[in-house]
Amino acid sequence: MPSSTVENYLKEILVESIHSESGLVSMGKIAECLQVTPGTATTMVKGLEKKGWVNYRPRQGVKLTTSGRKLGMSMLRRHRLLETFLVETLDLDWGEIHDEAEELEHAISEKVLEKLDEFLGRPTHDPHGDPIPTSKGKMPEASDLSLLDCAVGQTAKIESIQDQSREFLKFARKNKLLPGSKIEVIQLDRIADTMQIKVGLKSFLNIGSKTAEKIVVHRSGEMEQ
Amino acid sequence: MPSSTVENYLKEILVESIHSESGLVSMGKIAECLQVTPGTATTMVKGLEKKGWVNYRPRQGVKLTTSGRKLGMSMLRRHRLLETFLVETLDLDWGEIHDEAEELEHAISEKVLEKLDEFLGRPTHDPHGDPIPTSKGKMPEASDLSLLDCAVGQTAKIESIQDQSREFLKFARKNKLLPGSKIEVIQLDRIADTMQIKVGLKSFLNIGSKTAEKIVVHRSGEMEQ
DNA sequence: AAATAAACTTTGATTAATCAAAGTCTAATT
DNA sequence: AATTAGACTTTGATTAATCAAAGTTTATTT
Repeated sequence: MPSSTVENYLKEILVESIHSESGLVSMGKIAECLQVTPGTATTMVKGLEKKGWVNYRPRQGVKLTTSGRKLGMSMLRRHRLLETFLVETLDLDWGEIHDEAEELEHAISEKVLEKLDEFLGRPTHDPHGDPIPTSKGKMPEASDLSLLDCAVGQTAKIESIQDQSREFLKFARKNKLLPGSKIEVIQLDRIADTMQIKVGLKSFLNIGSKTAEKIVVHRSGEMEQ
Repeated sequence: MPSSTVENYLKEILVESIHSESGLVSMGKIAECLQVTPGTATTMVKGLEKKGWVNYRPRQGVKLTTSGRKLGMSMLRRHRLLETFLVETLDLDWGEIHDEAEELEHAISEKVLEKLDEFLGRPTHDPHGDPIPTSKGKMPEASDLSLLDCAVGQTAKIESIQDQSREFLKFARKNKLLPGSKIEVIQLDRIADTMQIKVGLKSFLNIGSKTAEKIVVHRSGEMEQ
């Protein structure tokens, strides 16, 4: 039975490996995600390799094995289902659920998780819009398009918000930048690095490219309607 | 911040101290409850003393300090609220919730616990009938009367079942020995060590004294009606 | 009172996770 | 090619929780 430390390492390695196309994750990234010193990450990763959860090439990085990916997926599922529960059922604030779920995900059993999933109506996305892996470990396909990729005049629907910090989520909610919201790109100035968007039907907002990049969308231009 | 091991020790010491009128709990009891060797219990308890959670007299036993009792109460509250949630909301089986709650109680924050309490409608008793301490650490008064203390002809209402084992809970449910059930003592034979009781309106059952002792009741004789 | 049993404590070792600090590699300058 | 900066690894130590086994107390028999 893996410790909750192992579960955390595998979950973070999984998330990072999704963000890197090679699937290789550097020691530095791991140390940063888990808030430990580089030496600790190295020691720990060697232990993960010994247990068959990762392949490790010194100074190259780490790759999950099939069983490691499975465990990581299971943790991601727990995390996202719990976040959904905390928001939908207990009405906690968007910004404060991440740390709570981080603790609970190691304590909840498969059995309770299944009951919770059923109770919640088998949701496919968490409150941030991120896909919830199925109990089989499959991940619903996610868009790789951010607002930054949209041209003037295009309309899009927000799929997810890729910044879990309290601060950003507060900003997002205040401006109705929520999963499902309809967005239209009104104006775009690459030099000034700003973009004007319409959120919903009548509200307008200016954002920079750093922020635009954090907003993942589905395009829904004239073609699709 | 106390570790979950510390939380467990304090919770178990609290529960045992309630069962012993002196409030003193023996090392042996602690080792048994926590499933560790006696040596481990001794070492751990000395650590608890150093942190000010218990008073320890070698070879006499252990007593909670005010802060230790407070922490123990908080754990008992978490445990019993979680058990209530698992049965009421997620519809888990009476018999399987104890171990689940045992894990979750260390992971749930005060904030989430309060939301959960609210969601559940601030219950005062858990599914076994045991009182749930308030957020202030007060315990609703519990009866100290078991079925064994009832005379022939008396009627009583079940308050709680004092055996959390799967086996016993299965037996209890099968025979409708649930918190709230009305019981009448029909016959009592101290020599044969049996007691015949009526459960509800038409069902009869024979039990021994060991079982009778596990069924905590409120008396509700003719006087009170 | 002496012997014994039971309960408890001590000692020494182990495991998991961590850090600080020293050492090593790799890649990018100069 | 030599230097250097940055990323990574190694080493040695620490903390929490545990066990097995040896030692000590206390209480109970004989």
